[in-house]
Amino acid sequence: MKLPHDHGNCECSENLIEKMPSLEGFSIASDIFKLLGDANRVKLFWLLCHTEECVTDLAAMMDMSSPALSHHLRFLKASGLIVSRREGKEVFYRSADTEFSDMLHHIIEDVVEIACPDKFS
Amino acid sequence: MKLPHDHGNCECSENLIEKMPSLEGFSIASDIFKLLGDANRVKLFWLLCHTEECVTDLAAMMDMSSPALSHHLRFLKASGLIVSRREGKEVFYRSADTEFSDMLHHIIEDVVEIACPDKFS
DNA sequence: TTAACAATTAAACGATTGTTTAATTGTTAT
DNA sequence: ATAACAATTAAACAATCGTTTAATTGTTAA
Repeated sequence: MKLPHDHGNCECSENLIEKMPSLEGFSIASDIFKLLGDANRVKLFWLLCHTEECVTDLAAMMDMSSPALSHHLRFLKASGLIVSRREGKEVFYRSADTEFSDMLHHIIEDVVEIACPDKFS
Repeated sequence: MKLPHDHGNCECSENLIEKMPSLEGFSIASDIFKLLGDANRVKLFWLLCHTEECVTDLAAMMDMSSPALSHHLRFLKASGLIVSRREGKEVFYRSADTEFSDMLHHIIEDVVEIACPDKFS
């Protein structure tokens, strides 16, 4: 690819484009970040990394309505980050036991720690 | 906090709420993820982690209009993830040399690798 | 001081996202 | 079967976000 301006580093920038992941790759990455781009959803996922709970209790812990909560649970489940099981009238949710889910859990705790160390004890 | 339902794990869930980071903490975390919640912005940040370029060349590399690009550069700069310097008529951007910027760079490459290993050579 | 180029800003528009309200499905106990 | 509770779904609404177009600011060279 020929760039409009040449500042002597064209070799670096132009070669970079060859090595660059496809937009689809970045799109998949951004979809994952989008999942965590909502404070309530991060909080919810963090909770489900630490305990398994039914929707009613989660709604109380999150201080949210159950429809709103269901909505977020839906996304997290569709992405494979969380799993659910029914027990009688209740449905229990918890984080999926996958390498990927674990990685995001740690990223969240890293980010929260870096962003506001005093907020995390 | 008293939960509506008791499944025997109340000690776990109720103690969790005490240890839980504040919503503000999660909000700061989600703001960071929101930054990367757009494919063009992830791609742009990734590029700026690997090279320093002027807006015109970045627009060519990103296949975007310069106003659209400026818009995204603004957010990334406001968050401290990238820095800029003017040289004559041109403004050059690159990733900030901080621990935090470096961490996100690696997270992106990890995520892209996990999400689509074949997309990254 | 103009003219030309680089970059940013502002306003308008369309698309997406999250919450609410109401209706519906699924399960258990009477 | 019916009543009560748990959870999900659907439709409507408000808010946010990204792109476009047009205007503006900043810099250099003629």
